[in-house]
Amino acid sequence: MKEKYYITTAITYANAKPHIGHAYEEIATDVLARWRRVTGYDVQFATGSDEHSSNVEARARELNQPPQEYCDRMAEVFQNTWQALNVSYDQFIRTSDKRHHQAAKEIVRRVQAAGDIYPGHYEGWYCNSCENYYIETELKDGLCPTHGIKAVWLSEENYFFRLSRFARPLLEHIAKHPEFIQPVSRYNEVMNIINSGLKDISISRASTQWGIPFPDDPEHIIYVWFEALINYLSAIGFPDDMETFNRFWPADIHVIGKDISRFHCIIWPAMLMAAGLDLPKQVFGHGFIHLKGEKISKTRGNVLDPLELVRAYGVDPFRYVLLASGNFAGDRDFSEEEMVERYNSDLANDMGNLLNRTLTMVEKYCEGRVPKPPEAKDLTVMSDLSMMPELQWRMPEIWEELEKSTPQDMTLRKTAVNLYSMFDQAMEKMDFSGALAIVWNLVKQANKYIEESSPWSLFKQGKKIEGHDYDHVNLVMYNLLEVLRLVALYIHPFMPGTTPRILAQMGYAPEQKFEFPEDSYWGRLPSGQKIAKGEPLFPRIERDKVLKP
RNA sequence: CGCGGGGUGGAGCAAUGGUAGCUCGUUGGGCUCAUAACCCAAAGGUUGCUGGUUCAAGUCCAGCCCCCGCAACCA
Repeated sequence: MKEKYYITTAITYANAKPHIGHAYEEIATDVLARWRRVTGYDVQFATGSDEHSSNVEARARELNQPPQEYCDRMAEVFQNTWQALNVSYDQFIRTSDKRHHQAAKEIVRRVQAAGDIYPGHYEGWYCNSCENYYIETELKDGLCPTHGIKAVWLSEENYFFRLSRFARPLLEHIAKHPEFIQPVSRYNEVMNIINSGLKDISISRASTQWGIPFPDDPEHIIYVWFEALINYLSAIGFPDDMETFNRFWPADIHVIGKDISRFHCIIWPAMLMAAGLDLPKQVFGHGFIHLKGEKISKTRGNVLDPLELVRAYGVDPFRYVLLASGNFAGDRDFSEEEMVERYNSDLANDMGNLLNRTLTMVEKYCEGRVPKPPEAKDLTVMSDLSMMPELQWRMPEIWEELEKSTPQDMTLRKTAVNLYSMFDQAMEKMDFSGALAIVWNLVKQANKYIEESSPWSLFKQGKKIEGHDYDHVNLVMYNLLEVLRLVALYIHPFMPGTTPRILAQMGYAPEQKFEFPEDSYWGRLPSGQKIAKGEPLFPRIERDKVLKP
């Protein structure tokens, strides 16, 4: 049986349509999910929408719609957006789903039964516009700092979650599992918060109706955060389908934005402990996207619609550029200029052009078929050495011989053969730009290799490999095609639509399936296959056309 | 005020205390298989400031300056 892998994004808040920041998280998580799938895991990838809370209710009221109807529409917008971005989620969980209601109530009951919920009351300065409490020092002359209206002293009867009790168990758990909170900067942050003391938190609201009723007290609804986190359980069947649930829980990773790490690294694990469930193995709080140094902000109005970028540049280029620079742990800057630059330099010039020029040469020098590599017999032997791919290049004597006469060919092969472990390591560290850089290093090397071996003159001279009756140009072309095949495979998690396009031009059937690591071994490209050169993968974008009026 | 993240060649980013690298851009040259693409070379940095520790500091310590985020809609 395959090993399971359960991965989630944060569910999207239904008060506005998704912007590029949401897309960033969805795409990054999708890349991880896809990589796990091709490397043989049984993956569940869950995402969804967070639909309760007074903000959502207020937004619906503004639009003169019942909250449920409004949320139905938003959930559709989210799903359409993720599909347009080619996000391969398995579950889309809505917090207004019946199954989620059941899960949330069940968790509250369990935590209650454990004695970690008690009735109490909450009071403080309350702004009717933000529907939020403030502490005295936050107010400016008794006025709400955001709305400038008078705050009122309000007192509410609420249920409280005994969060304070969990400081010690949390610290113990983190000590035992230091990888629980990633990256380190988030870890430090969370440790600071825990060490400075945890207070019990109010987990019910009586002021609104839009939410999940508190078990046995329908006057109250469950506070959104407390309830929303439970989506990670309801998405995989809790509490109805415990078989599926038990297969996939605990989550292997929650991918979230750095701003909500305290909820995921403190409240959430405490809730799970209280309810007697295992904790997720890891929470990764990624950095934010800034647009030309500025924070994305609805009030600033600089939100970039991911769908517009997809329309202008294509899904795969968008996905690529989003993850090809910066680092996922820290913040990263993005601009449409960067989009165009990286599209042109990496996709059009480096990779697209490599495919194009290679296929042209195969047509001219090899009659449009994948040439036979020298001593195909030995190549088969090499595939059997697949258990140690990093040793492949050393084994057969033929290659040692070749190395003497054609050192460039061997250098290229070595790079290609070492790809898998390096790529996998980068993915393990959530280093997307690093993983792509590793692949692009091979692409660049292949372009250089063409220059150094100049197949056009090998062909004109009919040059043979030293000591063999074998046209050197065929070796060069085979190596290039093999590099392209590997590149196509490795970029699949990032650019799932591009892989089949490359393979098709190389003569594969459209439905060609592959898996790692087997298909990443050198020499899997069958010779004799007729190539089918097509249109350039990524035609260059002319700068002038881009800069909008 | 508090907490957190940063300040590295024109731009965006890297560097277990040990010759400061990468991508893009710029300049010059080369090639002709290719999407005016590709390859080579060069220019461009006293790593925010000031002290300190060390044989050795972008990296550690102290102080200061500046930018950004959280706290307060937004991954």
